[in-house]
Amino acid sequence: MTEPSAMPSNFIYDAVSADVAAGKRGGRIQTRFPPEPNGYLHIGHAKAIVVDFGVAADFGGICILRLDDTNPETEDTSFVEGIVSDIEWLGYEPADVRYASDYFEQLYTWAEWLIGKGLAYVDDQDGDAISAGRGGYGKPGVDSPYRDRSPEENLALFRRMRAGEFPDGSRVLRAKIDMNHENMQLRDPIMYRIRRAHHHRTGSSWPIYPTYDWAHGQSDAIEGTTHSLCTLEFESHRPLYDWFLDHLDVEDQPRQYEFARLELTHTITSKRRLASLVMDGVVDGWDDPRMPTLRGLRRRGYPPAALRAFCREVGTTRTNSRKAIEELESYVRRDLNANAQRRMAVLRPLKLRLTNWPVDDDGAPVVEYFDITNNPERSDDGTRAVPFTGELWIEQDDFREVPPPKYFRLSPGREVRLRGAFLVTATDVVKDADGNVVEVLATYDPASRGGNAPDGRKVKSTMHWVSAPHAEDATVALYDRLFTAQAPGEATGEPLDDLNPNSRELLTGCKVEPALRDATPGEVVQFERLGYFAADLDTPMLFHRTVGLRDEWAAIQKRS
RNA sequence: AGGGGUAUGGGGUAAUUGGCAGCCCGCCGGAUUCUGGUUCCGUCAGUCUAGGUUCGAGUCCUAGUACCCCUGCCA
Repeated sequence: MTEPSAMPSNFIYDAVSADVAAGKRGGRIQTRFPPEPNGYLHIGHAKAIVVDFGVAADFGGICILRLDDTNPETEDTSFVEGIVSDIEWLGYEPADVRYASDYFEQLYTWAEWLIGKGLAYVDDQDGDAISAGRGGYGKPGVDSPYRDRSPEENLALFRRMRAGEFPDGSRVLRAKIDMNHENMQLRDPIMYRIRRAHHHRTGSSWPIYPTYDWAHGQSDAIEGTTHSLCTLEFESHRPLYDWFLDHLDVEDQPRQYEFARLELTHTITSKRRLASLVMDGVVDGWDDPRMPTLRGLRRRGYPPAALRAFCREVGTTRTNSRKAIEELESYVRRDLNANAQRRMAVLRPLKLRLTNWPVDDDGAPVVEYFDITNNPERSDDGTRAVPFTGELWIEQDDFREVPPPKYFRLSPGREVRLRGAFLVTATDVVKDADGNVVEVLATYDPASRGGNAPDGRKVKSTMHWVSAPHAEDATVALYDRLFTAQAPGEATGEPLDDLNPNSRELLTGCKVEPALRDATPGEVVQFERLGYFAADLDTPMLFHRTVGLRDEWAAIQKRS
């Protein structure tokens, strides 16, 4: 699928362009994507990835993947591996993979230096006291009783913190800025906390860990980041970001720019909530096709190019907004319509018997093979031979004994086309004891081989079918936007009981054409007239519905 | 309460920096079609409010309104 080639127009591109035009740093551009390895990437991260990598690529720069692993308790190498592979799947290759933990030593050295300059101090207060001392919005904070310790005392204490001489949580290192600052972020923010936790990379070598604020900007600077792009909630941290860099005398400081997160209707993008869905067993795992995680979407069969195009189209603004999930699906359909091969499958089978179908010399029904186009959008995609006999499966929805208005499909006396094969006319039905139609009887027009009548008469419907003796049984998973909340706007709410309880319907006994037996895991095909389905990665003959087709008949039904 | 942000059709996003409000999705209508898909054509519909400056305001000024973010030893 083609992606927009025009350079996006927004404040970030303006800023970068201006820097390039001014010859700043010789025009060198570098960005970074800095996830914390405490979960898997989701659709919201896709936007950040597209922005970070996209800006770098558009200006001939590079983008680094940095794992912001400063909080060991929740982090793990399995998440690191997942993040790396998800980024690759999305179609991006980091210029380098770094970790904030690579910089722990440098960060520590810088912290000592700030202490020496009287710009940081060790605070012995507990969390509650620190919080209370910070004051409130419109209310000044109060200085910590330990705020005026000498640099020498602070240095000694800080070294003992590092040496592991104090219990967890007993002391912190704080930047000495301004306890009356109107921006709470500047009221002596915490730089280090004591935490004897096992870190997935540094093990137990550090009893103290830097906070996000202390680690982030400095990591950017160490890596040579020129433009540090992040989401809007970090806006109030920018003055602090700059304060640290200013006081460390870093040359060519990186600059932080914030843009709005991607929010989607019906979609949960809170990592905490997604994690609880996994923990509570609501879904099968992080890669459950109902999850808005990148691995969930991959399993569901969303093409990465569609995700990229969608994110580009969303753009980067500073306006909080919620995008309709339908628009994402429209990008998915656009990609798949152009690229996915077509196959025939019957989800809810109904027997169709052709009463005038011939038998061979041995009395067995004749089998014919029709070459059917794999993708009408792509002539280079060839055809496949599909077996046809007088005993077929059709969709229950495709037959009505009493057709409603505007119903174009099969009903007694009406002629329709079986795609690529023959025109058939329903003649009668067979019912069970309860009066349900269990079989439709029809005649075919032998002169309409290939699907067209020699006399040129038209039919209003072309239906899909599967030859009953040749059909394979399959299971199909239908999703009702399930990884999601039921109503727009509820996705970020706290309770989990607004989740759609019927988010997945498993249909067994579906009939699919023989060619599907060889479906490649992960491959997405269009089930003719039904939608796009991805072959499951692990279970043969299980298909996940990626997205449906636009269904005019459904719309007509809804209206009437 | 204090500080920082953001407001453009139903949703999202542009507007050469004061000069014809454009694009994508959607809706509705029509054409084509061996998928009620796709494609094509057309229609509907917008500058948060109230003032002001100006020949001219989405853009500048004043005053409001609404929403988002900030008082983790999370990121």
